Amino acid sequence: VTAKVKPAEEVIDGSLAADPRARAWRLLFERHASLFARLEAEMRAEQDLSLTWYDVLLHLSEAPRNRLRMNELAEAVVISKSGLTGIVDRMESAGLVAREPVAGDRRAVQVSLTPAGQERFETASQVHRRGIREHFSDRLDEADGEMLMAILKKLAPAS
Amino acid sequence: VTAKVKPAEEVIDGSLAADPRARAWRLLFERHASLFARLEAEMRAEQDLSLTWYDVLLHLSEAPRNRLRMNELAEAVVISKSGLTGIVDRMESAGLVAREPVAGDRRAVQVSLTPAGQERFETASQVHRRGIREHFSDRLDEADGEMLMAILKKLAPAS
DNA sequence: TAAGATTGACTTGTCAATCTTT
DNA sequence: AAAGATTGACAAGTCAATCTTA
Repeated sequence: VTAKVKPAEEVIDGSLAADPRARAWRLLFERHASLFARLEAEMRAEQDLSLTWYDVLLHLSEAPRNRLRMNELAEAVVISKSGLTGIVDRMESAGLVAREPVAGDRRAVQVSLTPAGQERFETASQVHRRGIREHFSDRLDEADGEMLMAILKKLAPAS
Repeated sequence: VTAKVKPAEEVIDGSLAADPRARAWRLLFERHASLFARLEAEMRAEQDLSLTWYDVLLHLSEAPRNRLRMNELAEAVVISKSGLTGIVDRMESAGLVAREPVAGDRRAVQVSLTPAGQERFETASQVHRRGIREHFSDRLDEADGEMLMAILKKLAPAS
């Protein structure tokens, strides 16, 4: 598993840094990138997991019998089906998940959380929550949180 | 050049969706992902450029003689040097940039914007600005912009 | 024919090792 | 030795094509 830290920055504006609302956009990007990089770095350092792997564990741990079909899992994690095939390959090698046949349908494959995966997720989730608290929640007061939510909601992808 | 749309979503919380400030964090991620995906999709559809390629063009177009060394460019775009090598390879094939030797130092390579790259950037930058206006700026009023900036500033990566 | 999943070709990114020039 | 860049081996993502089962 690799280690990575990738701020997005620049990509954002286009030297239109003059307009105040455009600057807000840029700031949004920078903060997001820095937060994401930090959470990912911590997760890797302490649990040797990428956030994608963590997300897979998260969704499996919330699923009915800790099992999901490739299809469902791909949708939950928001990744292409073929991309997921590779991820699951490696996570299976790492002993975190297992592939199993599905009773009624011989086309389908179920991915299940192994005990090791279960356990790894539990500690990982504490790392993640702590990260969010430290780098985000703790820096905002109640009012900030409310305002931020309200503003972000206006940016709904609806269009 | 490929087409891609990748919301990050989920990855963010960890079923801690209860806490209001944690939800703000999640929303920040979702909005960022959706905005980024949209800008990238539009740039690809209308100019056949990824935002990374756009960013390369942007930095070259702002550089002194429209030239930067690989080193400097890699830093500006926030990408690894070796990653940039590949990007420049493909952008060179596409005729957008060119590699040139550097006068004083035979180790170094300069990347320059070709006329085609110049031209492509100019239209691309209009696409980009329009996207930011449409999907972001236009949805917020002055006060929102100010508030958002103020809140985001509290999340400074300083630590 | 459709659905479920995998494979193959490709872009993009990382790091460690390498090569050339200072 | 150190700096500038490239190379090679991987991980992660995309899409289009393929294979098997329904």
